[in-house]
Amino acid sequence: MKPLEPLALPPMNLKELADVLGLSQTTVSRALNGYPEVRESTRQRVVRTAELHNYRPNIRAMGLATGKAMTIGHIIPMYFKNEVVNPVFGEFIAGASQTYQANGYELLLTMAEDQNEEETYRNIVAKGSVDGVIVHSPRTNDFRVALLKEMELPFVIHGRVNESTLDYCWVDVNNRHAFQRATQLLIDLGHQRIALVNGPEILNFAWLRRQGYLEAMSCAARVIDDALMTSAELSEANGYRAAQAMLAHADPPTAFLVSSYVAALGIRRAVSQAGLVMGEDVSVIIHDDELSFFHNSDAFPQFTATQSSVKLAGMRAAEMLLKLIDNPQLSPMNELLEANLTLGASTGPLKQKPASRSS
Amino acid sequence: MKPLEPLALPPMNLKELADVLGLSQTTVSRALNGYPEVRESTRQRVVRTAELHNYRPNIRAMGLATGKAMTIGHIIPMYFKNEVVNPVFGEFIAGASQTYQANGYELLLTMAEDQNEEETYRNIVAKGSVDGVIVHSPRTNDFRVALLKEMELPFVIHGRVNESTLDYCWVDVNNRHAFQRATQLLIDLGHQRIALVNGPEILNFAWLRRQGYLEAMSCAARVIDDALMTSAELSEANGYRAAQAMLAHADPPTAFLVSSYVAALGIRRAVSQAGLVMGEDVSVIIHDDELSFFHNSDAFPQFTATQSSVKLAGMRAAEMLLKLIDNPQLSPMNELLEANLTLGASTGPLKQKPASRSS
DNA sequence: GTGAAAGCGCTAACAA
DNA sequence: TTGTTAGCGCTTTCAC
Repeated sequence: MKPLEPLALPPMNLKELADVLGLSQTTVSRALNGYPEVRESTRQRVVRTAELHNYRPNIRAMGLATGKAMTIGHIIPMYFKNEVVNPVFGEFIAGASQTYQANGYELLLTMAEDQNEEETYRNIVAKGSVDGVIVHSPRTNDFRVALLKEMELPFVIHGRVNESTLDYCWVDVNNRHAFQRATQLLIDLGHQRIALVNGPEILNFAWLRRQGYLEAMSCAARVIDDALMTSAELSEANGYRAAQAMLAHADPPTAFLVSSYVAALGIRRAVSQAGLVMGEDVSVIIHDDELSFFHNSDAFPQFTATQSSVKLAGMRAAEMLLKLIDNPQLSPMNELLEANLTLGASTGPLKQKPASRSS
Repeated sequence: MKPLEPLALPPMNLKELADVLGLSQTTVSRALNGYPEVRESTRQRVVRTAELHNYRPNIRAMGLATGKAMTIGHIIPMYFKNEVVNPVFGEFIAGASQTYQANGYELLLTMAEDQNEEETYRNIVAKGSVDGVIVHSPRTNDFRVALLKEMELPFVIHGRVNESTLDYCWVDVNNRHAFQRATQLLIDLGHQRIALVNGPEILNFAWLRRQGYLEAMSCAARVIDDALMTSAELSEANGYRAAQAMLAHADPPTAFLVSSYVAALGIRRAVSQAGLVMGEDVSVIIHDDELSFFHNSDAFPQFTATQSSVKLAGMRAAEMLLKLIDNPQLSPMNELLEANLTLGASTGPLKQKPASRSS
């Protein structure tokens, strides 16, 4: 019945460990925490014994004694009761978690409904269970910036509340540049008419992606045609509808810039329905943040797996926050990460115009 | 600059609150925790003042004093370093979180890499930072069951390690019954040849889904044809390939039972490429656990939004765990939840055979 | 019905 | 270099 021998002894606390060693708690604590005033031989002995007994300090007690919680809060907004959790969070948190573990921090997860979002934040600081928080899903001019500053709780935002303010910490993916680069790539491939299938541009990230697209297009003196830009929720159906309408245009696009994988699937449907071949008649570039959620994305064979930019953003945001906690009067830090782009079904220069259009 | 008036006073601790009230910490604590030996008028006064000052007990100190952490751990396995976080976790955790909040518990999230999974569990109990854990992604005969029992840490598994053992707590979606029901529905609609596009059947959930399918098929004396069953990673491409092969069969299926939304998109592509019409020539039923991840699923208009079974599972698992923590010698509890099914592109009885097959 | 005091597991002055 | 002591914010005997 007991498959595992108790080679792992029952958990032990500092006092017991000190007793075993015949030392005081203080010395043991100092040895374990790398204080300089401990004799090296003592330290060795302490560390070895601690390992032997699998001693792990109780983080809560440590927190009580030091005034630090050694815990970071991630507060995820749930705007609609039945709304689904955005998979981006998982990815971001996986990255952040790595950083915390490496630094002895724990991760406290809280879901906040919008009716009582402010209260959630106030609670979390009143309870004193975290040293800082990561703010997810920023809105334009988000009230949480002022709230957190007032409460003097260190925080880092994943994203930005607008493009100009820099008086708080954030980590973001450079959506503008990503789409500027992607558009440029399509231009270099010889495309004249490039379509943009974007997410809702009320959201900061989508708006910035559009700016990048426009920048490259106007820089290369390409015609900017409203009929070739859509902004809507990123679903398969919306991708399909958008592409279908665009391909029916008198002067249809030869390339699509897409903000999500599912939308790209819809585009592909419209393309083949129009009798065109992806990779020959039409190019598609997909922003990778979403693509990486699909384990197996061989629907677009040219996909090359890279570490998700979102996960990286999580790591960087965590590092930034820990730095800020160590040194609260630091001036605001910001970081703009380059995104990974996926070239879906397009490897070389293409014919300028669709080959044919049957049915 | 300061948009919020300090109607919320700075956080206060028990001692300060007691001083303000002119009472001892003991009495205040008792009043707040609903102990009977406090005069009702005193309690009223205490509660009101606490509210006024937005007093929140420090959970860590409370934990130290009571020996309980008031925290539940969720440990998410990361089998491959660069693997993407399964969106199911987010959904499940959102449900669990609701339960925790309602009961004064906090949620500690830990990512565990497979090389040091056992150590992660041992650490978490040695640190004493949780009162119990939820185990995610169970494998067949998962070693964690024995490990957690040995460490005497209360736990609930999301899923099962096999179908017979009942000597531990779990909450699962009834995958077998879901697919049995779905198959039956298709049979009732008059279908003779029903295809199954399943996930990898080494995973417990997929294996059970297949059992449900087989049950209904053999019960209705339908032919069980290996050519009409696939088991592979649930991607768009795999769905496409599977459906394409099946539709090229001499006696093709008129209905598909699909384990995921993206795979269903692939099936749809194959169907229309074969010149068939979904909802007329072919029916599709999708298991909803995955479907719910897509905010906008109008690719299949008959989709009706329901609360995700996964989220519900999270709530139930959390409730179960809290109960177990309160009463550790309770005999193992189990719960099998009914899944929501989505009827995609099929509303009524269909023609028995595909109408035509062009190109 | 209320309070004083000890203690949860740890750290950090201050002494030695 | 090591130990003594007090205290982090709370609960909980045990007295009153």
